[in-house]
Amino acid sequence: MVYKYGASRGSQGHSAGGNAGPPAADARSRILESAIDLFGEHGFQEVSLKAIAAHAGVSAPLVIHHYQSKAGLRTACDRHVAEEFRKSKTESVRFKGPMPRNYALDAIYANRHLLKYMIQAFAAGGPNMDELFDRMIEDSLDYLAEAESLGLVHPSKNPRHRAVVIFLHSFGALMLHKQMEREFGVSPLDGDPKDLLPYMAAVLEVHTQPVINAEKYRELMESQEAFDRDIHNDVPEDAPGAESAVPATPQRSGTDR
Amino acid sequence: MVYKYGASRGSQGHSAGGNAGPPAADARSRILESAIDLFGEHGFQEVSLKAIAAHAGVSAPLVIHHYQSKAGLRTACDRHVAEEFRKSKTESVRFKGPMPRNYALDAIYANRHLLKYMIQAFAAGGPNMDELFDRMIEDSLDYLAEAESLGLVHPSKNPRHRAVVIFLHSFGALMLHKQMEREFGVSPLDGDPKDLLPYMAAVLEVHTQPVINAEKYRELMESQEAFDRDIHNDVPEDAPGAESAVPATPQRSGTDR
DNA sequence: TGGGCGTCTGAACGGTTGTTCAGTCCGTAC
DNA sequence: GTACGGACTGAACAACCGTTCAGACGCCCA
Repeated sequence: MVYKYGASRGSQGHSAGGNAGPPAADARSRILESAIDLFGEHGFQEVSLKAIAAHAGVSAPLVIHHYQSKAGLRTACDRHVAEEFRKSKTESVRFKGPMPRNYALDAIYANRHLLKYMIQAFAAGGPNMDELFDRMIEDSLDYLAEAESLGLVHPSKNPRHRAVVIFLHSFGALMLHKQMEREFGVSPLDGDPKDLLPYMAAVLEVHTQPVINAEKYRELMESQEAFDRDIHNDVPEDAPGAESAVPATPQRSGTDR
Repeated sequence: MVYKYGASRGSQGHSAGGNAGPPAADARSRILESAIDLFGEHGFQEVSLKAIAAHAGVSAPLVIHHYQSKAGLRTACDRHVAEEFRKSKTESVRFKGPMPRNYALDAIYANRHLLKYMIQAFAAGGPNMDELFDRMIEDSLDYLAEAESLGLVHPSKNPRHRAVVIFLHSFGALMLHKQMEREFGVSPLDGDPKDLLPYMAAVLEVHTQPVINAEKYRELMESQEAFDRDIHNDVPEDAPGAESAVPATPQRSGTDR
């Protein structure tokens, strides 16, 4: 189902002042915030310029007047979201003293409209958000390094790889927030952050105690190496680039699709 | 950018037989596979019926003739993907003896067109894939239980919660495969599975050795509880449901968006 | 031989999309 | 007072969308 018209603000005229909700700022920035909200909620293709204009209480050609095209509006959204993210980052850095509990959860909740937009943007791809993604990786690397200096986080053989993996895991789980809501009864992007504690407890367990027994895993790998050797013992040599010895699901295995 | 016309198979006529690629099956199933491929590659809204028809070498009305509507085609795709997933699952179960190394990686690669479709389907939401998601959770729970019985995986306080978290993390990271490709140089859904070993090594480290020092974490939580008490020591009682004491980014904090 | 039926097509339809156009309103500078 | 320029609008535009329609083709059964 395609999203058509949002709940218009009703301020259909030009200078309708004291309205509920956001302080009815400049029309240009109202358009931008409406676009971020609707894009984040429904995706880029699903939301029409007319829906954005109606949500901002203006006409569709005005959107073009200010942002030249729908693609221009989207890159403006990208830039604005990146800028907002940068601001909230520096605010959290300025926060001295012991962090309150669940600071991260509350920060997620307070910026959930930005996160929803990022989720849509990362899902849709496009090079506009790559720089933001890199910065987020760098930030989480910084956080992990600081936590490591406090002894809260263990050292890693490859800190950057670990930071990337943890970030991909965390943000990726956020992209599945609808399924997360079905499994845990609460979405990290709606609902009360307090209700997320069961989920956080499960994440904490995965991060505080190992899931895989490293010793057993190493034994298993060694026995499988021997198994692979046994399989290949009548073949003189592996042709380089040949497919692996695994008889994975055979259908479609040779096509280029 | 909207995807318009795929690389048509060239079999523009009706009975063009021996073509490269898939064995030019029934037109009806050719439409279904084209739809799964294109939907998975570009998303639902981005792909038009005409593009699917061109990719399958048929006309657009024939798609309607077989599947009634675009929505009908999508639910048919959902069902087909779920069925294919079920089949490949039972195949992997029938696989006896020691698993070859990187079995999971090769299985991902062999079924990457299905995975790409699932990613788009989960990102777009909709209730059609919920059942499949639940089954995947159940499957991973089974795998983890079996690995636990082998001593390969440590026990958990809440095995189901842990299985959900691990699955959300793994599949969520897959949804960010474009960013993953930028960070690790290889995508799990294209390219050679062998090149994924650096990524797998990082994941393995996160799963074999704890990231967070549980003892330090507990100390931190206790000190923060004391901190929270100090903050509230002049307030007689917390109003139930009131916002937390965290001064998270102030802008927009009161609105309903 | 003929009639029905499923497959499949080109042409066309109504609707929505992003965008353009001509023009109105309004605050500001001269 | 008037010319100007930006904000903003309704009407209109071409393009594309999913879908419908009428008909052509080939195959099976009588």
